[in-house]
Amino acid sequence: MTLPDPTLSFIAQYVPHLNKGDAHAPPPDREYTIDELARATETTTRNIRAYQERGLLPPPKLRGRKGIYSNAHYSRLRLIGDLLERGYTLSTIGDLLAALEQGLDLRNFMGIESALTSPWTDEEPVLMGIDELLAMFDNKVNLGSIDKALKLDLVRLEPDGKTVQVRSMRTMKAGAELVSTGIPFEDLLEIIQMLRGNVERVANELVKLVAENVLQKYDDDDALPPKEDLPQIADLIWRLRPLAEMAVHAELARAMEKATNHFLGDRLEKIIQGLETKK
DNA sequence: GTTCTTACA
DNA sequence: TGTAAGTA
Repeated sequence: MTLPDPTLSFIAQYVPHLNKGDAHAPPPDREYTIDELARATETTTRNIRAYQERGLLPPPKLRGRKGIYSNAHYSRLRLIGDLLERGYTLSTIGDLLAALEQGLDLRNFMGIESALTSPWTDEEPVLMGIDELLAMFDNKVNLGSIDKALKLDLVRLEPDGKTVQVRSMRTMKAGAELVSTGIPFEDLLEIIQMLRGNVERVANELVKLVAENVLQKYDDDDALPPKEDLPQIADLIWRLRPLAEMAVHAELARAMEKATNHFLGDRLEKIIQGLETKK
């Protein structure tokens, strides 16, 4: 299972603030009538209005009765169009855009809000006996799997050797559900391992994005931000987390759907072939 | 002639 | 999402 390009870096090229002086061609900076905009972005006026109604596109300035659109509208329409091509639904795109805007708005609080460094997950680790954990999985896991789970840092062994720290009870419960439907625990661990690599990639992109963006404030050549600002940067990244979650959810949902279709497609093909050979 | 709104398919 | 009618 592989996830497509990290959505965040993909999105970044369409977000003017995050795309200063970079490689991607900037949209022509001018005014558009709705008709010109539709042609420039390869949509229709009907769609532009529909996106407005759904809140995916900000309303234009009004000159008399005419709407005057800007390059900001151009960028967003391109983003929407590409996202659509990638198989996102309009409502998913809406969620993503909302998260994006919310995240960017948070910059306005920078420098005002002080911040404490936060933990990277809002779930409290839960302590439970190894026997309890095994019971959760209906005793369908062997010790080897537990060893793997330890290596993946899904659980941590306590000093007493009899209890473990479950880092995310939500994950664990979801896993137990799946195991109860007959999916081997081992396979789940493998999937988690693969997922983790990809998710970390997305997280890195996000942090990089924020870092580059925030660091610009301290003027290009000087290397590091003042140490006293680091907590604020950490806080900003923490607050931007919903954006990352949206991106991961969206990509995962897409990958799942694709994988499901492939899987079902293969099965159908085999069934059809089976029928044909029986003729 | 263009833009907008509304409504319908 | 396209199309049509009625406006400004």
